Amino acid sequence: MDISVLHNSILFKGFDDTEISELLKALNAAEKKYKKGTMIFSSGEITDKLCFVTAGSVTVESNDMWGNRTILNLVGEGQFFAESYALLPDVPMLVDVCAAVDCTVVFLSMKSLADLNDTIRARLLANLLTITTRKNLHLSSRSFHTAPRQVRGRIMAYLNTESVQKHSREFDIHFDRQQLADYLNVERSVLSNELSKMQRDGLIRCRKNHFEII
Amino acid sequence: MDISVLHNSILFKGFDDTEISELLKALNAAEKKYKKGTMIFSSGEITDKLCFVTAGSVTVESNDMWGNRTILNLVGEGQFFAESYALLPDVPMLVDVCAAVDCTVVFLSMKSLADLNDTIRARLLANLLTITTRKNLHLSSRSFHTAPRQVRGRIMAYLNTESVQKHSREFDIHFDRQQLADYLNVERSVLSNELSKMQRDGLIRCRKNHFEII
DNA sequence: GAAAGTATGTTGTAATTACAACGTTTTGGG
DNA sequence: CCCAAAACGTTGTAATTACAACATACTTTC
Repeated sequence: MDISVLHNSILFKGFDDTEISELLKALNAAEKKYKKGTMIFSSGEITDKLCFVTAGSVTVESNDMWGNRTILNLVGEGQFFAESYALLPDVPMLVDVCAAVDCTVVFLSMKSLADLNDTIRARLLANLLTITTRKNLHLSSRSFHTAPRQVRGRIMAYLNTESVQKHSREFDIHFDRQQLADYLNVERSVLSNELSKMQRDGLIRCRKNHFEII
Repeated sequence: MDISVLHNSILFKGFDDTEISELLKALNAAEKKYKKGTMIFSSGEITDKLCFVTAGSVTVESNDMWGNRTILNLVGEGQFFAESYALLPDVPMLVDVCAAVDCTVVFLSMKSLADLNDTIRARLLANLLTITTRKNLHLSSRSFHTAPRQVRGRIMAYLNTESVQKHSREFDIHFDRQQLADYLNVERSVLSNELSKMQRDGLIRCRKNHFEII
C-alpha cells in the first residue's frame, strides 16, 4: 500500500511514518480498487469506514426515485469521503458513491478507534475534529449566505462576512463571477446586474474581484 | 456552579459527577452572568472558549454594515455556542452573540484540552466529534435540499432523503407546512400549491404529514 | 499588437416566486 | 357538539428571477 498520499493528509497530520503504519494496521486498513462507474456505496447502507482516495477519484451523488442524478461532490486523490457516516454508525447513508474513474480507496474502520491507545486516539480524534469543524463552519456560512430570498440580500450577507474576515471594508474575493453565482445559488447574469445596481445605489464599489463597502 | 445542567449535556455524556467536576477545573470553567441585551461576543473576536448556557438564552446573530440584523440561532439552557470558533482558534468569529434574556454562561477553555490526561481527553474529543459530525450531516442535507432553484426540485430532494432514511416510499415527516417551507426556503403558499400540482401530476400522494412517493 | 478566447456587463422576455387575501379543513377546548 | 383558533389549500397580481442573446472588456498567445 502506498502510504505517501496518506502521510500528507490532514487526518494524519503530526504522525510519523511508523505511527501511520501502526495506525493503518490497527484500523484494519483495506485497500480496494474499483473500475470506473462501479458503485462503492449506495444509499441506505451503513458503514463505519472512513474512506480515503489514494488514486483516481469518486463522485458522491444523489440518485432519486424519479431518476434525477445530482453530483454533490467530486472527491479526488488525497481526500476523504463518508466521514460523517463512519463516525455516526447508526446513520444510514443518504447518498451513493461511485468511481468517477478507475480508482483506489483505503478503508479505515472507525469502530476500531476504541482499540487504540489513548494518546494516539486523542491525537487522531483531534485531527478528525479539526476537519469536521472546518467543514461545519463552511457549511454554516454558505447556509447563511443563501438564506435571503433575494439576490441583493445574498450578496450583502456574503460581502459582510468577507469584510469581517478580512478586517476591512475593502478586500478581494477568491471567486470569479460564475463561481460566486454558483455559491450564492443565483444566475451569473442576475448577479452581475445586481452588483451594478448596488453600485448605482451607492452601497458598494467593485471591479472584478475587488470590493469596497460604502 | 450548578453542574446539573452540564451533567445532562451531550458533551459530558459518559462522565460521572466527579469527572465532570475535575474537567470543569481543568478547563478553567468560568461562570458569568449577563443582563438581557448585553453583547457576549462580537464579530471579529477570537476565542478558544466553548460556551454553555446554564440559564436563560442567547442569540447568535449577524449584524451587517448596512444595519441589517439576522438571528441565526437561539441557544437555550443546556445548549452550546461558539464550538467551531473554540476548536479553530485561528478563525475570527463571523457573528455576534447577545443575551436574549438575563442569562448565565459557562466558558470552557479548549486551549486547556492539551493538559488533560489522554483518556479523558479522548473521551471528550469523541463527544465533541459526535456533536460536530451530527451538525455537519444536518447542514449538508439542508444545503442539498435547498440547492435546486425551483420549488418542485427542493421538495423532491427533501422527500427522497426522507424516503431513504425511513426505508420506505411511504412515511411521515416531522415538519408542518410552515416549517417545511422555512426549511426549504420557499413560501408556504407556494409549497402547498406545488404539492397539489405534484399530486395532480401523479408524482406523490400526501395528506398533512403523511407522504407517499409514486 | 492582432486574434482568439474567456470573463463580465446589459437587456428583454418568459417563467417562477412572493405576497396578500380568502375559503376550507382540522384541532382542541369548553 | 359547537366554537374558536390554527393549519392548510387556492387564486390572482406584483415582483423577482431564469435564460438567452448579445455587447464589452480583459487575457493570453503567437
